[in-house]
Amino acid sequence: MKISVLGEGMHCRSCHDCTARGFAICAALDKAELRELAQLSRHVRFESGATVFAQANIATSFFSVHAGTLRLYKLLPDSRRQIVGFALPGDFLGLPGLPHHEFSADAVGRVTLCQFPKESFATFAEKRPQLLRRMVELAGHELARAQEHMVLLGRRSAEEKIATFLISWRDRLSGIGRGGEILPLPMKRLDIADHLGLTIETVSRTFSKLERDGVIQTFASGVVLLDAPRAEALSAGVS
Amino acid sequence: MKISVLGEGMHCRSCHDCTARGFAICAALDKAELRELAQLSRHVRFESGATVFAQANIATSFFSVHAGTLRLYKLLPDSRRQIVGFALPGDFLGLPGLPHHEFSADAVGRVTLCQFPKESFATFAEKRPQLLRRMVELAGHELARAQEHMVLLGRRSAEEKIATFLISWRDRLSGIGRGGEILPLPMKRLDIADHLGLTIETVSRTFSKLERDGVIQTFASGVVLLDAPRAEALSAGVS
DNA sequence: TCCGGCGATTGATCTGCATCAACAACATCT
DNA sequence: AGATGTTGTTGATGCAGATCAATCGCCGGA
Repeated sequence: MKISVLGEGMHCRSCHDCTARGFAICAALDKAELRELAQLSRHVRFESGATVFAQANIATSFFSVHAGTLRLYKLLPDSRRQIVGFALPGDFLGLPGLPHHEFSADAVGRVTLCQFPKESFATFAEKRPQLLRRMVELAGHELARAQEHMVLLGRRSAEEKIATFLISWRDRLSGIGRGGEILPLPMKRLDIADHLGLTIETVSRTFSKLERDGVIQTFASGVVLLDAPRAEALSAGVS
Repeated sequence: MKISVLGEGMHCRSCHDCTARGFAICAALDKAELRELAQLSRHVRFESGATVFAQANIATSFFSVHAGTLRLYKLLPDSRRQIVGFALPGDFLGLPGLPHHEFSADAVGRVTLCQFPKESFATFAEKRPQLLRRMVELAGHELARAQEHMVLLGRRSAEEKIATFLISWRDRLSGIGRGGEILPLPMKRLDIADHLGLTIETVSRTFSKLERDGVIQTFASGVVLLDAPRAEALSAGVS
């Protein structure tokens, strides 16, 4: 894997017509505040596979995803990997109150982010209950997702895991206005495996099975849910 | 299982000498605020096994754990269960921004809680950045724990799961001043199994193995870590 | 056009944990 | 003391998914 970190800075033209605004923390701010926050931030871009930050490093910035997908993962010393989630436009990366990064993040395909220096962001947020409330809210959603994922990892079969992943990925995308007939899967099989607590082989076999059963149709860049109700039933844990 | 819900109210004598203060959200408040918050809250008690709230019900209150242990869990329709965590004194239950409870909570042994009506707590918090920051912080810690648990569920062996559970339980207890030679385990084997994504039999066998290997010694009410370094190594994922 | 590498798929076999089953250790009630 | 329920332990067996291994399709570079 190439680890070409090239976070090249360029000033945010305007947060005004930002496509991720509305989902992001920025939604909690008025125009004046938005302009002030833009002063603190800079836009950065990462190419496919590049590492944005690494687990256990000291966190000096927060990020808000502008475009693209990131994989967030933790490694064990023997290199077993668990992908704890994928970040999409609007997601906030970084936890106030924890000095180190709790996980590593790298780009799945090209990614652009808003970067905020931790210090100045904290001072900015300190006096703005609206923003803080929004952050509590986002953290809450994140936590709920994490708990749902624990159920998946601890108590579901391979087939249920894949079905659940597809359904929740579809729902997340449509939540940010990216719904569509074909469900894009920018991440590789290995990423899916490490997200669901499986191996690549099992992921592949399960995709094949779902395709044989007429639940999905696979393409190079994603899948189509031919039988969404069936997938939803598997995801719900029925049958 | 008996579901005897008897949350009997009684007014909080004083938050001043509360044993959970210092860990809880209350730590962010000064004396005057503390008194004001106490006005909103009431103390409630639940007997062993009682349900404090149930998944998918509308959340009308927040809680702060005062004493005892709770199990927080999600159920699948076919009654598979995943315990997403155990709550201890100082833990905050409830997520602003989500109308329903995301999981069920019931008492492991006798439990006492501070209960806050959601509405009035929200109004109280709205103007207090300190409190909001504390909540972001708590949510962040919770999220970090959840992510660590995903690694456990997705990528660790039964033996590593048990060792990791014991170590992190020990650390949580000592974090709230409950450290000691003997590590109390108020929850049952089935709870541990449903927390770690295992069956009771595997939990029992693994405890037996760790005891045979001289890593732990089991008692009715808990375990002693005879060889903590060995347990920590298993937990770290080495060996 | 051929070659090499990467990702995905498929097959054969192995194994860690689940499942099924019996029993032991206690506590509570009659 | 005996009956009954609850929790935990241990053994025998089965299976879902891991592991090992081969092959295929595709893309980019020589």
